[in-house]
Amino acid sequence: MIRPNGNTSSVLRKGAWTTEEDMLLKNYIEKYGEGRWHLVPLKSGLNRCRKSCRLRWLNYLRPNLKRGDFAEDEIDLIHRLHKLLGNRWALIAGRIPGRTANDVKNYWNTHVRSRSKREKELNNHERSQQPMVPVIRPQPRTLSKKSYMHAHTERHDSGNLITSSNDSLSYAYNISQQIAPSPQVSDNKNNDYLDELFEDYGDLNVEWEGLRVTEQEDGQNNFFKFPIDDAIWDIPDS
DNA sequence: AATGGTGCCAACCGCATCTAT
DNA sequence: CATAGATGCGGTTGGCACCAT
Repeated sequence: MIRPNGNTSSVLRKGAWTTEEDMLLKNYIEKYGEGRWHLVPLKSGLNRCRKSCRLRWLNYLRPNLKRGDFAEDEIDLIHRLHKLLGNRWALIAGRIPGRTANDVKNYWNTHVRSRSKREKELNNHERSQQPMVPVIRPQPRTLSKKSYMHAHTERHDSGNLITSSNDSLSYAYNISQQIAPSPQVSDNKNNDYLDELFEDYGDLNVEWEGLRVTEQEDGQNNFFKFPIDDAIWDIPDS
């Protein structure tokens, strides 16, 4: 079989990249730019699939990538964004210059997830002694682009976005749900949205479990607790 | 020195979504 | 509108390095 790059090997290479392969990929990107990954194996001389090429570039070869341990402020940001966004690694990484989604995900899985698992086990007995508190989770819901814009506009026009506990809850839910239902196109839009969000409110800290929303404005922490009946997500449909 | 356990991270895989036709 | 191909994402795995026994 003749490969697109002229290589007669019938199997695409897998596994660790060599420095020669890195050079080929770098040269290709310098010449043709990022994107159109399906053309990379064709034009670069690499015997790799397009996905492998893309990943290698994004996670390792791309300029201005940071290596090494995460700084304290980066860790803090990861924790806050994870509370807000969940496992949306690409979105979280987008807020941390020089870090990739893979970096953030690896950090979370090795440092945070394993630690919280241990802590959970340790606290199991303690928690079992406490009274049960109903936990409400947002129901999965797909929002149309129209509803996204509507909710966005309405809240900005009001000039006073968080006026009641119920508002806070739906506000936080809106944020969570409106983050990129379609990752490819919507992420830019939602990144803009997040930009505005952080500019407007600085620090926003959301914890779903137990229905707590903590706002930190002017150094004041407001703490809300919601009765179960108030947990109605009021998002306009269209 | 040999072996086993663990953590870390680069890379792969499957799937969802977008885009072009 | 339907479909195929391209792209990007999150979950998972494989392999290496390091440490303890």
